[in-house]
Amino acid sequence: MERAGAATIEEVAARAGVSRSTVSRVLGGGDRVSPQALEAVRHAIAELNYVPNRAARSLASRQTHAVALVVPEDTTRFFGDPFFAAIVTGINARLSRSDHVLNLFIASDDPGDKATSYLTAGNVDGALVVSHHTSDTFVERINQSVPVVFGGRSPRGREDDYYVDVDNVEGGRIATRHLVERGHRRIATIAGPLDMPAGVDRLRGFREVLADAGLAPGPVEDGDFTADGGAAAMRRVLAAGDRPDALFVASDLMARGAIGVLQERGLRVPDDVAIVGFDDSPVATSLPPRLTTVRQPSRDQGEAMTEVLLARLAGLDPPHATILQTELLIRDTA
Amino acid sequence: MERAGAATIEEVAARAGVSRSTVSRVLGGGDRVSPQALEAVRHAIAELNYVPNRAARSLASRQTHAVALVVPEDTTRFFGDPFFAAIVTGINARLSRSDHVLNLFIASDDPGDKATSYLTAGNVDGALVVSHHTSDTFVERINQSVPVVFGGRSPRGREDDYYVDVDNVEGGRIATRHLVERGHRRIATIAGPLDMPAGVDRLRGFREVLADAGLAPGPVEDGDFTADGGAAAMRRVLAAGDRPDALFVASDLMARGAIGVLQERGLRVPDDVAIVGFDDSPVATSLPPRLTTVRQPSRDQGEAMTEVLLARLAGLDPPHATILQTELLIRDTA
DNA sequence: TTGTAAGCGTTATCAG
DNA sequence: CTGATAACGCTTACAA
Repeated sequence: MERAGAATIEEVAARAGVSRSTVSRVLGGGDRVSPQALEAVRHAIAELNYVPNRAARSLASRQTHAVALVVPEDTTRFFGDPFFAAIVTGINARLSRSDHVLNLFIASDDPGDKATSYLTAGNVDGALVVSHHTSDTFVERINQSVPVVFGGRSPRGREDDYYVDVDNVEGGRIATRHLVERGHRRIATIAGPLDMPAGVDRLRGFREVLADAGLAPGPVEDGDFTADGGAAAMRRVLAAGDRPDALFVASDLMARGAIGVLQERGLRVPDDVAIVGFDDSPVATSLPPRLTTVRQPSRDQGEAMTEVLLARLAGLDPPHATILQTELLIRDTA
Repeated sequence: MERAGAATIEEVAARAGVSRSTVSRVLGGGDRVSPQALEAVRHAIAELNYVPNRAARSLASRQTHAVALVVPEDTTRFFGDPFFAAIVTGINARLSRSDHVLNLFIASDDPGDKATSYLTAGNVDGALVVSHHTSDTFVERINQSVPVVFGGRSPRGREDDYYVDVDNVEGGRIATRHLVERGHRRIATIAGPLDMPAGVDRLRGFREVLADAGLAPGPVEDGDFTADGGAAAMRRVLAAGDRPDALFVASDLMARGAIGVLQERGLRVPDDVAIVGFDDSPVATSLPPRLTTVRQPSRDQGEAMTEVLLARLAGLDPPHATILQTELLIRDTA
């Protein structure tokens, strides 16, 4: 039955005994259509198994009903970090209640800027951007041509940008405060990339609490949010001498890498070195020791970003900034 | 400069002093166009920063220049298994050399069959399907409405299907043979899902080698290709009594889960129980012990699948079956 | 080699 | 509430 050449609106109209326009109205929400017509059209649509042609619709309405998710990372990191899985899940959840579809752009996979021109050429109604670095200039170009919502405070802190972020500064604070309250005094940190707002903000929270407590911060090394990066940073911290008795590590993946190094050196966690991670991603609990960590609601973040974008597309005026709260989860490592 | 309303072909034509058709021809490859016209058009395109409107193009040409990747799994597994990362990387690599874009459908996220109707409605030129289970009936519907290429031998083994697979039977054989040659005699296996060709085939290779060696297979438990599933299967194997001295585990992720259980029980790998995994995914080497495993070229598989699909779309006649070879990588666990 | 003109399937405008 | 009719931007015979 389902032929390759699907039914057209014309056929539906004929079948229902109405005009194209009426069918189109039904498609658009069924407003301003008589009950009988509506019924007839719905019936015809069902019988013919009709699905509107997206290209035609988009050409006429000047809307694509597609939104892009732009990730300025390489595929390895995109798939390697559960953070993205959570974000995508949230986006999908909200999108499945709309009639928009998702186009995925793992930007670094695309040397020729194909993604950028695709987006600026109006092939999507809007874009969601996560994990952006200050050095990602193409993001700015995208931001100028289609509505975008950032996951994370916008790179340059522009007033008119839209973003959904978690309270990273406070997250850094509660992690560090926990360590201080446990009596640790030589507290180091493995920070996120300092060209990313999340990296900067978590570090800031860390520093604030230490300053308030009158403690000098231990070594500060930055990783790249990967397990390997965390391991390397841990080695540098250890090499700096005067071993810390606790660490705030700005992501669970990095914390895993760091713990691996500690264990190699025969150091016990948390007895010799306590660790607080960040994310509460699956790796926090997938193997022992279970990470004490700061939970950030990434799935909600994805959903909220999509909500804001959809609102903008609908012509509404959502808040420019949405901040989600974090929470300390005390488990085995601190 | 880059206004929201981008330049149209009409404007390019005017600028270049030619007709729409000529511009269109240049877009289509520049054949049958005089050198001067070609030059003029290219110039105009560059000046105007023109990018063709995809909706219009697709409406007129009845091609979408989009291909779908359909994954009948949930987001968690999609992001949790590095296999998919490799597949997507391969697909992207091939696609970036074409003018097609990728639409991602993580099918189980979409309860209302939105994905299926999207695809059957002709919104993509073709589809790539990986990780399909025999129970996934919607795959059949998709297969009937657009050209598809399967990653993995097609579910029902239909002659006219197109697929790119690795030689899973042989993979199972070389893994098991290695164990036999090392002198192990009580060899069990944690198989993949038996409703998936990859699961079935690897198990078959395992059984063949054992039969040839005159050995009785130890317990056969199936996991679901996840670390947790592997752990659960390992517990069942152990509970079955008569502890095996070696295991062939049909995926690295499951092997990790299994090793975790073994370690909990104070069993040493490979001394007490040897393990051969399958995939050579990043988790094989990300932490000790480094897995002895069967490497499957997943990135190449993604690339080859795309190649075949693109060939079909171009009207060529690529081979129905493409088989990629596997290879044993001997490391720490067997 | 080039231009003309007829669609492609929808939506949007505007009378009725 | 409904139906013509004109776009939307591009490809593609067909003619020149």
